[in-house]
Amino acid sequence: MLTPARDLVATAFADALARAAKERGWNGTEGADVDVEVPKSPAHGDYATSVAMRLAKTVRRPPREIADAIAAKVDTKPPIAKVEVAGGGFINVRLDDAWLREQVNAIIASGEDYGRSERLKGQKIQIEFVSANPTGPLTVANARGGPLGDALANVIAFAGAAVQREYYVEDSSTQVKRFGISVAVRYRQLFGEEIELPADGYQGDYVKEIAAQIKERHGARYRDLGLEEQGKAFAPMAIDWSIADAQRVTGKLGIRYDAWFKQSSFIENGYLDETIEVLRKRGVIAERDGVVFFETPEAAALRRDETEEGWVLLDKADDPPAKYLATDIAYHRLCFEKRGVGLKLNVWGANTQYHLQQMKIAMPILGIDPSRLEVVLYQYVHFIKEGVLTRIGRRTGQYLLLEDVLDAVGADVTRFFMLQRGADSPLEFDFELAVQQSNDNPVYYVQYAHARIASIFRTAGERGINADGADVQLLAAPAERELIRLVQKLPELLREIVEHRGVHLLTVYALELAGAFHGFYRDHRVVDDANVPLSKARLRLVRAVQVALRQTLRLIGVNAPDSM
RNA sequence: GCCCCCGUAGCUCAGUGGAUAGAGCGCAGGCCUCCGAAGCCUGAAGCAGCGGUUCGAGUCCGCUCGGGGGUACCA
Repeated sequence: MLTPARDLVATAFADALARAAKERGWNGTEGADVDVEVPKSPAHGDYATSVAMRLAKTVRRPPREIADAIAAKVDTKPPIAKVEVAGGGFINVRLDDAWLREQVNAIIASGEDYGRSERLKGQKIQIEFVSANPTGPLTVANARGGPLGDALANVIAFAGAAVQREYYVEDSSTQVKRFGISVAVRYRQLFGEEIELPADGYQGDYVKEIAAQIKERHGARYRDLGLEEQGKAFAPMAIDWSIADAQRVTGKLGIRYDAWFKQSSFIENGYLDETIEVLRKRGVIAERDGVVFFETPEAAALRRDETEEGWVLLDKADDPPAKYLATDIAYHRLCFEKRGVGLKLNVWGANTQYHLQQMKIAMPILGIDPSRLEVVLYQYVHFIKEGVLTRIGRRTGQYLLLEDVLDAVGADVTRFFMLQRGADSPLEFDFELAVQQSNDNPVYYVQYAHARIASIFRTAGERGINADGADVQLLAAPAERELIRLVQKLPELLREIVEHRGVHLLTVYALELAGAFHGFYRDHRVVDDANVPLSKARLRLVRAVQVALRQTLRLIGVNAPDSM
């Protein structure tokens, strides 16, 4: 496994600081945060630290003096070529060119493992994403969680964690009851009965489809039941239909879940009731008029006004008793206590932020460290189709199906588009742009770079040039150095994503790397019969770019085509 | 009212508390006898406002204004 250059530099700085501190008798520098950043301006070298400025107060010396003292102690041997103090006390480092070029060979040698680490080794992390209500087909409203969760899972797994991809199926909710009733109404209509959907029913045509399937399979078998009974009978079939749809569509997106976990499973085996009992013992339950409330000072603090009574855990008046908040508390408890999940990372839509607060309050009461629950909240996607915003829920019957989008633009484009923005930012998905196979489409821009590299190797093969015995030290051009630095950045980026969950940075990086490559390509001939040694070296460089590009695309789940 | 997210170029958005804030689209102009022009190069243009913390703030804190979401029997 390659040690990222940044880590090597960080170690060098830390050592230098320790030696300088010892020599000068500085106190309080032991646990100092030796930050290493990449300066914006190339004039400031490859890496820099501002540790001298941070330490000025503790050490009670001017930053420049501290910086000079540390800089003098940094070993200027590969990978470090030059150390310089600049500005108000920055220590800048320039990497050794020969060492840097040699990295090209190291990167190619790590191949498929380039960027892999063991940072999260030994951790079991569950990533729950999409988890749409099983009351109909997946729509674009559910779409963002898929690429986000899957790419995050890829990156975290690549950092050594045991990852479990989880789809939580809430098959016992009030919505499911309404869904069953809606199917029953459509079923009755198929027999010519004059009956209208209830106001809270599901309007979508798929409900008719499900009813028709039931009629086809079971004929009039359910005709004589009452509407409620029919609803109960049809709900499981309707849920199966929804799960099958979700499996097919997420499959089209290239996502494979490890578990499709049903809410009903822990209701049936008594775990839910047991959890409620635990809450009761903890003294956070109050019961009034058949309604069971969850009451803690933290919950009370979030009340809207005095008239509100509290969070409803369950309501015995409903049939079956509706479980509401209780099911989710039990579900999370189950993951931590019974399923061995160390960290549960939920990728949820922005509308669940209140729900998140509830879980954060509930977990400690069950003796679970709330930091084991983390949520990536993503803002909504504004779907622009023919200039019109489409973001309408399923119940109304007007919606844009995720599958239709996938069929129209493909999984690659869908995934890339969904990952182009930070989860905190709303995302605009321009349908017309996504369909375009043109230079306006950033996915093709990146894929084109990869295809171009493949084409270079084809050309080289035709002319009988390969990279055997290449001398990478011939890669002396500034654009070549820049490319190597960019390729080298990937492992550092992956670490950042593991720490901050900003998985969208991979698309940003892919575009940056592709752009640098395109620029290099224009000005530097790779396959050149007149200069075979240089051609060999450049084939190596281009191969390293390909490794990084392919790796990046693989992690976000986008194909890296050899031609297009 | 309260809670969460956002406000950066004409538009859509990047930007782990560091030095001169970036990209794409759009606009203006240029580049294929030469490895893929789905490409490249040049140009104009920006941190909503006011305070605070800090050696240093687009980034952290507070308030104001503006936009999105939620507000607990949907989960």
